[in-house]
Amino acid sequence: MLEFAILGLLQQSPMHGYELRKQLAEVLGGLRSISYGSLYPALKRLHAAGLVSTDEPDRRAPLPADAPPLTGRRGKVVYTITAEGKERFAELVSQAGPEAYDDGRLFGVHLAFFRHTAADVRLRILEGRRRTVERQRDGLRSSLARTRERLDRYTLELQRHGLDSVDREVRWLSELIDSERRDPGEQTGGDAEPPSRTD
Amino acid sequence: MLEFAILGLLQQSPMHGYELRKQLAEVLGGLRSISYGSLYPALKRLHAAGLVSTDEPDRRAPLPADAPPLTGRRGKVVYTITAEGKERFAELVSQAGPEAYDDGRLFGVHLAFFRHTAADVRLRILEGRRRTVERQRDGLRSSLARTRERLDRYTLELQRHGLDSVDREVRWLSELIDSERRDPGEQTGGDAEPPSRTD
DNA sequence: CCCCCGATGTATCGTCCCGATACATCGACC
DNA sequence: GGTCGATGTATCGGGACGATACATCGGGGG
Repeated sequence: MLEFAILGLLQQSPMHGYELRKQLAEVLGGLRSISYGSLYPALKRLHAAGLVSTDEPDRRAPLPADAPPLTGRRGKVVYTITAEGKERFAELVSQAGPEAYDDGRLFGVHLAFFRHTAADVRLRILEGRRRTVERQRDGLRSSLARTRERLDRYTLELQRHGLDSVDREVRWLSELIDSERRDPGEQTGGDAEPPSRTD
Repeated sequence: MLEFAILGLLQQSPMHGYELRKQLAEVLGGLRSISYGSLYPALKRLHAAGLVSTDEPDRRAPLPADAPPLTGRRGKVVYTITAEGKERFAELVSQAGPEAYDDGRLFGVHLAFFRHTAADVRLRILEGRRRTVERQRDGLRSSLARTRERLDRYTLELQRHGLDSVDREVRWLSELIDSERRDPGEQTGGDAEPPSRTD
């Protein structure tokens, strides 16, 4: 999941880990902001797999105890997506199976990069997600109906709020699907639109 | 977190791992249903810490070849909370610091066992949670305002939906808080009250 | 002028949790 | 008599997290 998101961001422009993290937090919805403990290992995996390349100025030379000051140490590492990485991203972006929508986080990443996704795949992912969430909702609903009597006020409220949330998600997805069906053509998988990356 | 939830459930009655899991899924809100890969290690930790005791009928005895039928093989393990475990649970239940509300899952567990929690602690946890979520909401809001122009329709929708969710959570919490303030006395931290589970 | 502080930045460690999987028993239905 | 689904215990590898350490840099105050 993290790999997917990282590749998607690097698709737009090379970045440091630090900025990657900020962008990730922004794109992924503010919540679930990704920690360094996940980020750097993920970058390491991607690098080992040859999907990103690193541009490291000076690779933290040993330095016994001689030169004390030595400004500019601790090389900032810039990560760039490779051709292989772009291939892999294209693969991931066209995944329309359960792995694309069963996990909410992964679905979020897919959605965040929908502009790189073909229209029919978009539709299938949205519908798959809706089915998944609908099942969740139904399960929750019947569980709530079954146990309504036995639960205390707080547990009940928790469940009610949870049910309300999934219910709203279903409606939200339905709106997205409708709008997608109404107007399928906009900004398909063309991507690669580098001109105005001014920020 | 899992430890907390397990202790809470075992407080009511001893249970197998299997049933523990089902109850957990039910109480925790249907979503986030806890896997065996978490459950059994957690039980092992609890057992090692002396917070639960196991009642294993026949610990998979060698059994030469004598008694063939021997119903109940593959010892079903019944877990029972110990006195120490109850102490620990009481401790956890009275935690009103950031650890009780910064993590949504942990907050959910706290809420699920609010009937074992003193009224003032309940209020403090609810208010803490609200502040946390409000901060999240404000961050999301300003981030959205800042980047509204640069984002595509899908990312925008994702953020809008996310913002809507946290916003609703804040309102939900506010209602709980109001109701708690209006009527603080019901079912305080007395717990251990098997007769009138009428709530 | 210097020092400290907060933002930027890289990296690891231990721990928790998850999905997948294997194994085992039981009752029920066909 | 056979298989299927529910009940049940358990482990494995891996992903993600929080905490933490370390390092650089700009700017503002003593």
